[in-house]
Order: sequence, then structure tokens, then C-alpha cells
Amino acid sequence: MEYKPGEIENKCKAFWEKEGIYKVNIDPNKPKYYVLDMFPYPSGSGLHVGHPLGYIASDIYARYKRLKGFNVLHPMGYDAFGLPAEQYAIQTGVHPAKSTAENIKRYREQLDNIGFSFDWSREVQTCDPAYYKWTQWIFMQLYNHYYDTAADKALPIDELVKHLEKHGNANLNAVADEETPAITAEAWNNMSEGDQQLFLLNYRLTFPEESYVNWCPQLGTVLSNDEVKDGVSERGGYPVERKLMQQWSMRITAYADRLLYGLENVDWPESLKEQQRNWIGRSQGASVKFALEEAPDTKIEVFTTRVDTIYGVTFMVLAPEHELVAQLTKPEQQEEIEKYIKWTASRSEVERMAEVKKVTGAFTGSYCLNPVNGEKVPIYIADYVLAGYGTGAVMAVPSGDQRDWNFAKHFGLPIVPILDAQQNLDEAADATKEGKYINSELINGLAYEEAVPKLISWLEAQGAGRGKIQYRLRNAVFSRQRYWGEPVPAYWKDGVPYLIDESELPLVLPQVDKYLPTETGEPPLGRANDWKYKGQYDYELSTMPGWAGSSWYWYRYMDPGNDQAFVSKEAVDYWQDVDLYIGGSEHAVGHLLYSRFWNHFLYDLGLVPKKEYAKKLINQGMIQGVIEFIYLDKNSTGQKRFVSADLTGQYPDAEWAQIPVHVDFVSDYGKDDSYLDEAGIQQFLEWRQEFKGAAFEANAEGKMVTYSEVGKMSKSKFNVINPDDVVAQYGADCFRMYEMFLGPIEQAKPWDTQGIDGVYKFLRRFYDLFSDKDGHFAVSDEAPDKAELKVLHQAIQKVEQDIERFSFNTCVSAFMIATNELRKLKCNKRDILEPLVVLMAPFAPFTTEDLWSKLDHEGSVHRDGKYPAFNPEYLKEDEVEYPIAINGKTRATASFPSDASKEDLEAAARELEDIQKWIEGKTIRKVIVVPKRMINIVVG
RNA sequence: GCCGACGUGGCGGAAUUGGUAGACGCGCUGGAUUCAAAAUCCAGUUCUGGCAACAGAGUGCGGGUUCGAUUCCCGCCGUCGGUACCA
Repeated sequence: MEYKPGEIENKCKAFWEKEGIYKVNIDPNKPKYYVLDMFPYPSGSGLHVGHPLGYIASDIYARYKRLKGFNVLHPMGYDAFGLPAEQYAIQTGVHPAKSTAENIKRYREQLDNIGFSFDWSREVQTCDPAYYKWTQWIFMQLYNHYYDTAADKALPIDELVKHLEKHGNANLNAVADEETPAITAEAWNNMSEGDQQLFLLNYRLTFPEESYVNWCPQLGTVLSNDEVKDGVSERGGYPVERKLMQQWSMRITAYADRLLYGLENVDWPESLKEQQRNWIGRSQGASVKFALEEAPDTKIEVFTTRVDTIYGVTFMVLAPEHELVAQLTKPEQQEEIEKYIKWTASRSEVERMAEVKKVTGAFTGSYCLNPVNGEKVPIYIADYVLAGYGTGAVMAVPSGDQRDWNFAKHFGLPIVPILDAQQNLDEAADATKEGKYINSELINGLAYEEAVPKLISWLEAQGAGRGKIQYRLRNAVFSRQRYWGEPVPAYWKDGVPYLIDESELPLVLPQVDKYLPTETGEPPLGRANDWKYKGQYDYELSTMPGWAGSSWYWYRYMDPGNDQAFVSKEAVDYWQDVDLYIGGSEHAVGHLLYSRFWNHFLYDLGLVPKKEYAKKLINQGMIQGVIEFIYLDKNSTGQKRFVSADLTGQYPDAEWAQIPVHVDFVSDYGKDDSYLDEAGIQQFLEWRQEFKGAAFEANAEGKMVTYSEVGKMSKSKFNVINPDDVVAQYGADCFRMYEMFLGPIEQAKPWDTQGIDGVYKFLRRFYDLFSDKDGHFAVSDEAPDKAELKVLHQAIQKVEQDIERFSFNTCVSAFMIATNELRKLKCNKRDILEPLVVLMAPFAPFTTEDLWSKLDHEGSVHRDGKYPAFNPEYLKEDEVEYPIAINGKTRATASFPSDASKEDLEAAARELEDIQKWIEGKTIRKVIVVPKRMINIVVG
């Protein structure tokens, strides 16, 4: 009975399709379990072997839970809007919908090859109008709500309007823009309808505002930060400028605290939670206003986490970009300040980061007044203060902050101690909170805990400050000047934005002649003909960003066809939330923060049952590729000369260029001594025509040895391994098990086919357990013996435990061990093999399905199989083998009855010949006996 | 700089609560089978010494706690990921 994975796979795929094995429906009689993979973007290059790693793990877990009697939701779909399709459209004119559909088709084929148990009837695509209708709908809800700080949740904007009508915005408990002016009820009621709408934008959870973007005039488009390198566009190297543009924004800052504290209630990797905490960056402190000496009505506002050190302030530092700098600069300082600002602007981010030690700055010539004692404080500018954080101004306390201390030393500014516990201020700042305050009038003699509230209430009474919580998190820009995204369901009337009517959803993406911005710099949607709301008002022309559609998609899977709601109450009540979420750590602060934000909002509206939507999250590690290079002699003019990597040492004076080689041409790919043979060289020349006629200096064996390096698996490195090829050669089950066998799921590792033969060999041997000497399928109905039952139950115990802790690599080992042992025992008994088939079904769905039917079952092991129950009775041993150690070092092993008493064990151990020689002539100080574990004799 | 993770044979990795370090697989060595090769099967394989029994060393480095440490604690070194000169 030969193991032919290809045949088995074709048979199973057809059978599963016909029977709808993986279709799932609400079933109140079964407990639910939701296993979710992070949404893939269907890229043009298809899947490589790194992508399915997480999918295989989640599939194993989903199948395992199904066999354990859970009703498992395990869906898949596509985050189908995105830049690559748009860029392809710009180059080729092919509509992104068309290329995306083709890419999705390819992805689907690749996924099907690996044997996943997705319920494809629930597939969603974010670019489908039936899907993005609801993305737009959620956007509208955000627009129609504000964040109420008293209720600590989102409330309808109508409630806020009622308050404005009666009281203006006095005593309004709402998160608002920092610059929102105070207005009375009268002022509100006298506003025009348009002005009222504009005023409400200060409160809405999504709103348009002017914000800075990286504008590239030559490309006519906005670039993301990582598309800009050293002030020019990465593509083409065109200049990029900061430009103010009207952009939609999401008031995620309203949810900062909830996003922070919510992390405590989810089982996510600690490093990921820490990244989110840092990103939110909550710091508690105080805002303090320092009046200008010469213009007391003008205040410099600073944020500090150490308001208790305010008597130690000896200077003030503003960011060079601070708006008051021009006003503060005295004529005699003009030249120096201008020079400094110019110098700062010329420095790249990287340069500013690299030079942490060097102190730079310039004095403006002006002073402000310390509110607590009226002292004159000189005002400097320096680039260690960032314009984008807090207020762009810092009150400098050199005795308590090292950076301030460095600055004070450099510019000869005083360093005033403020706590009696501060030490060695001549050498460094001391940020201690210990001791009692000195030189600090109001708080002298107090401790930190008493000083802070006293100062804050004093400052509040003076109108000079208040307690404040500062976040690093900023509102998220939600507009993209792109074509291939969800249209924003809004239009503009006299400069005021309005939503379209809910009944008009979806607002469908219009056709355009080109996918480029218009000549006047408007987004591509500006090219759509007659695209106006009610034929007269301009629609919003920007589209939503990539993360819009992925911020709620897990609900759509629960109820994908619903056209009355984004998800029905019935579905969400049953499926609740995601039990297991697997995906890459690159989404740590993007997708995983935005989606939590939307989920909290939907929770506030009572539309979803859980504040946090994913209970447990696992990051799968990246699978890296090996990049192969050959050495080109840089100085070979005329005829180009390539030299085998093992020969380059013979030319000490030569200079080498590393030319990447497509890994398909390389023999023994992935091994240290991978090489190009004659055929490989021909393929290389075919591929890189410019090297036609080059000389190839091979080694003695006629091989061009390549230089190998571990790096990202990507199209541009020519090292993408297509899972289809591996599946064709070894079968899908082997591919699945090998990916798991590589190591722990969270760990990054290079793709390396060296070990795959071992897994293939194992699968063949496993399959072979079911056949007789002549190669015919044969299992016996004989009752199993003790040894066989022990092997089976050891495997059951180990595999079950390891799946539960997501240790899939050790599960594969356990299957190998069981197979090896049963081979030795020549066991082909049904009572052993059949439970083993079920146990292995989540890992090797095809092979086990085939064996299941050969074992005379009608249906599918994945639907009808019952997970074998572990029975510890079978593992019981009459004897236990003990290591016997002298002073902790094992010197002998011996078997003793498993029910032997401590005393008997000690006595028996002492009698052993191998032990006698170690204790002879020595005093036994102590004997430690841990039953069923070990015996240790301490001698001295 | 800060935050997080990690460091075990030639290689991928195992050791779940502090209890025989190196499971399982690759590779390598020897043998069987074969006209031969591939494939398959059997045995061995941390290092050092020894024919062997065995002895010594050994989980990045240095210390500590313990009868006993890959595991716990302190201090270094290195690698990877994240990042923000964050007041």
C-alpha cells in the first residue's frame, strides 16, 4: 500500500467539497469556539511558504476543537483594498477590482492545496460593496457620536446638541478638540446651521480637520512616512513637502484610557501589550503656564510629570518650531536663533537620534516667570524638545533630569537642589522622589506624595495650571488620496460636511478614466464623471485607509450575507468574540489598536457583547528565506567573470560584487554548499541576459558555489518558495507537519528543506502501519496488549497537552515516537491505530481521512471522529527507573517497584554496587528521596 | 538610550512545577540489501581521554541560593524585534 499523497488529496478535496464538511451553523446545543487568522492582503505574487505558518497552526487548533465537540467558526477572507493593486492599475490600466479578483482566485487555489478547514461559504472581501456598505455604516455611527466623559462611553451627538441648546458647552463632559472655544447657549442658538455643524466637528468621533501630510508635487500624491527617505520620495527621489490638507480623522484619543486598561483583560503576548502601552503613552502630570516677562498675558504652557520639581526650574526650553519663538527672539539673538533653526531643519531624524550626547541649543534673549515664585527664567530653544509632543515646551529642572542637567552644564545655567535626598549633583542629575523638599517655599519639608496634590491645587487656584494626563497617542488620520478604498459616505455643502442618508448605502466606488490624482491635485475620485450627491453637492473625494475594513471584519464572518445589519443579534449573541487569534506581530500597534478602538465603540452602542474582541492572541514568527548570491569580479572589464564562492580566497586583491541568483536555479538550495551546476548557469544567463558571454570559474567539482544569506522572503530577493511546489513534491500533510516541526510557532526561522525528508519518511512509515507484508491494507481486530496501549495513551496525553499550549512542534515528535514504537511492536491492531488516526487528523487531514475510509467508515474523520480519551491507567508501571546521584551527580540508575516507600528506596540505593564505591569511607550526611523521581545521597 | 524577547551538540530544536541535559528530526559514521547506485533497513553519534568498563568537562560569561539550577536571584556580554531625546 504505497503512500500517494497527491491521489489522496484529490479524492479528499472532492469529498469535502461535496459533503460540505467544513460548513458551520449556529448550534445552541454545542459550545462555540472562534478561531481567526489575520486578514491577508491578496498580493500579486501569491502565497509563499511563510504565510501559511499561522494558518496551519490555527487550522490544527480549529480541527482539534471540532473533534472535541465544539462548534468551531474558522473563516477566511481578504483585506482586498490596498495600494499594490492601485499601483498596478496606474501602470497597466487594469481596474484594481479585476486584478484583485484574480489574485484572490490564486490565493484560494493555494490555500485549498494545503487542506484548510475554512468555511468558505463565509468568505468576505472588503472591496465588495455588500461588505463596505457596513464599513461606511460604522463610519457614519462614529460621525454621529461623541465621547461622554461622565458616562465614559460614546453617546449620540443629539444628546450633546440638547446640552448646547440649554447650557452652551459649559459643564459639558465631552472629549473635544483642544482648541474648542467656550460658548454660551445663546451663542449656540444664534449660530447658523452650517456654523453649528462646523462646531460639532470638535466633538464627533470622526471629523475632517486640516493636518500635515507628506505631499509630493511631482508624483501628485501623499506619501506615508516610510515612503519618504531624507526629504525625498523613495520612488523617484522627488522632493516632498509638508502640506496642510483637509483630512478625516478618528478621535481614537477619546478611548486612550480604555484601550490601555483593556489590555489587562486579554491573553496576548506581553511584548505586544507593552508595545501598545508605549504607543498610547499615558503619563500623569500637570500642565503649568509660565507668563512672559514682557507680555504677562501671553503664557508658555508646559506639561510635566514632576510638578514637584517646579522650584528647581532654572530655564525653559522650546522646540525650535514653537510658535512663540519669533516673538521671543531679541534682536541681538536673532542671528544665532535663525542659524540654529536652520541647522536643526537640515538634520535628519536619524542624525538627531544618533547624537544623544551632544548638547545644542540657543538663547532667545527673553524670560518668563515661574508661577510659584515669580523668578525670571531664561528661554532657550533646543531640538531635544519635540514640537509634536505635549506643548513643545519643557520646564527644565537640571537637578532632577539628566538632559536638562547636561544642557545647564553646557550653557552655564544654575542647578538648584530641591530634595534633601539628591546626591552628587556636581556629577549628574538625581531624579529621586525620596526625602523632603528644600528651596521650595510652598512644599518645603513635605514628601513627594504630599507635595504634588498641594502644588496642583495651589496652581489651579491661581489659574496657573492644573493636573493633566498626557497621551502620546494621537488621533488617527483616516483619509487617503487614493482610488482603491472605501468611499467616505459624506458630501460637502458650502464648506460644511454632511453624511449621505443611511438608505443610500453603499456609496459605490465610481469608475474613473485614470487612477492618478487630477491635474488640480485632487484625489483620483475627482476624475469620476457626474459623481455628485443629489446631482449637486461634491462628495468627499478621499477614500478610507487600509485599516477601515479590517477593523470589524471578524463580526462579518458571523453573518456574512446579512443586508439588514453588519451582523445580526442572533449571530453575535452566539459567536460572541474571537477565542483564538493568530497573526504577525507587525500588526501590533496598527490593526490591533484600531480594531480594538472600533470594537469599544461598537460595544458602547450596544451592538456587540464584549469590550475586547480577541481573548487570546498568538504571534506567529516569520519564515525567512535564504538569499543566494554569486561573486562577480568587479574589475573584470570586457568579459565579465564570475568565481565560485569557495575560490574567492585565491584572489586576495579582487573586489567582488554579490549578484543575487534566483533560488530556482540553485542546487542543494538552503544547504551551506549550495551551488549552480551547468544547467543552473544556463538558466541564470537566460534570466539575466546582460551577462551573456560571461566566464564562470567553477571549483574542482565543476560547481559554482553560491554565497547564502538569511533574509526576508520576497519577490525582490528572488527567494520566494511557493507552497504549491512543496505540496506537489511531498504532499500537503507533509508540508503542514514540517512547518510545525520547524520549531515553536512564535519563533522566526529560516526556510530550510533539510529536514523535510524526515517528516516525509515518518508519514510513509505511519501509513505503512496499516499494511501487511505484501503491501495490502490490513488491520487486525485482535485486542491490544499492555505495551501497545501504553504507546497510544502516551501519545494521546502528550499531543493533547501540547496542542493546548500551542506547542505543535513537540506534537509532531510525539507522533513520530508513537509510530516508531508501534513499528517495533509490529502492531496493526484497529483498537490502537484508529484512535491514532483521529489524534493525528488535525495535523494530517488528508492522510487520516484516507485511512479513516479504509478503516470502513462512511463519513469523514473530521466530522464523525471522536477524540480519543486519555486513560492514565495504561501508563501505570510496576517499576520505576531511578537515577541515583551522589552530591547531585548521577552515578547509577536502577529500577524499583513503583510503590516502594522512601525508606526502602534509600536502603536499596545504598546497597547498589555502583553506589557503594562512592560512599565507601565517607559520611552520609543526607539522603533525598523524591518518589518516582530520583534519589540523591549527600556525602562529605 | 529605553522597552520586549532570546542565547542548549555540526544544524532545527526538546527538557510542562528546580529532579537522569541533548527527546524527535536532519546531517555525519559504520553495517545490511544491490552487479552498482538511489531508495529502504539496522547500529552509533555533546566534547575530551580510553579498545572498553569508566572518568572529567558541559546549556553565552561571572557570581549567588539549593541536597540538586537550562529552569530561581544579582551583575555582565551578545543576537533579534519594537521605538519616542516623551518633559
